[in-house]
Amino acid sequence: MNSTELLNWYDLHARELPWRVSPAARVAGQLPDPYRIWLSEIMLQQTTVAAVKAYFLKFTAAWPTVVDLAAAEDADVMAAWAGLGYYARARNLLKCARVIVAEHGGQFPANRAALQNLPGIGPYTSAAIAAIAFDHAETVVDGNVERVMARLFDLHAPLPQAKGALTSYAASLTPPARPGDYAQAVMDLGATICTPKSPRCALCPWHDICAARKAGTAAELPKKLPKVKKPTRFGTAYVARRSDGAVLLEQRPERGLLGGMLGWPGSEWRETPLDAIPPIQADWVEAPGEVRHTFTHFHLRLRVMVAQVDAPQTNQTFTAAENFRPADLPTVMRKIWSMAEAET
DNA sequence: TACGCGTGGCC
DNA sequence: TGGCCAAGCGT
Repeated sequence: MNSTELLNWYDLHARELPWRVSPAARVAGQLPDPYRIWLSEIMLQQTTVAAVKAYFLKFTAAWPTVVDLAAAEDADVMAAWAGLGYYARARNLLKCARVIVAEHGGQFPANRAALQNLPGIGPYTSAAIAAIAFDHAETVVDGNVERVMARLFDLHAPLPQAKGALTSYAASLTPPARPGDYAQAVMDLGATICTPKSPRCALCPWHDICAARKAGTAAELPKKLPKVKKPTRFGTAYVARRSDGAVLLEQRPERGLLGGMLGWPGSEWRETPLDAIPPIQADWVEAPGEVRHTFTHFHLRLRVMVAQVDAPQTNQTFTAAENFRPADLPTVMRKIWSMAEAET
């Protein structure tokens, strides 16, 4: 049984994580709170454990149950998520919590199909919740599992086309006993031993059965299609401040980049710079330097314009100083604020 | 199906 | 500095 070797390794080497029930406690019959597993899995989508930990603790302290979260103000949840990225996750998190309360009596459904109908829960997350929170024998396939399977079976077909084959391999190994621990074990293995670069094969519980290790190809798998080069876009951001500390912020549209988050007014971000139009008339001063930021699919360079605005600006809504926390902004907007602060 | 969607650490 | 990578999902 190949899964047994991995579970034995996991019993000794499982990482302690705020949302995890230890393998010893699980074997004794304890299962984790589905709400905490769901929350952690949403946060962990394309995001490292190191980045998630503090956010997970903040969220569970503020909203200990899904009922609490469902009752939260949208703006409070978006502010708490600020800095973690992929903000559609936060919008879907709230939608999902409210569906759980309105349509499922505040309880997460225990089967994968029902889970996958919920906002923000796709093939990976539905399997992860079913396996980890309910001990269903579902096959969890994330980036770690893809890498481990590609190496275990020495599969050289490139991702993403190879995903189907890798999923079949993973399913063939999923055991009927302790499927939740098994799912977490494969992911822990990928995160700590079977790493993307310099895999530590000597420490691997699957050392003896791994085809890529035998072939000497582990480090070059999985193959991936070459990525397209990121273009650079340019733009201008405006930071207007009143002497009472109020600032001119706006909420971005619900959809698209940084959707639903707070941000500074400014130009669109284009590969060919546009003439920027200030949000209000003022003596704008350009801060020295530029803000640089990289999103998933483009680099961004921003000019930052700063103005002190104390004449009445009747049709603009300023955010009062006591309601303005830079930590509530997405990272690129925090960078703009930092540059504006240094200027004044 | 392919693309849009954040951020921080590492090398 | 810049590319790669991380417990993917929605459209």
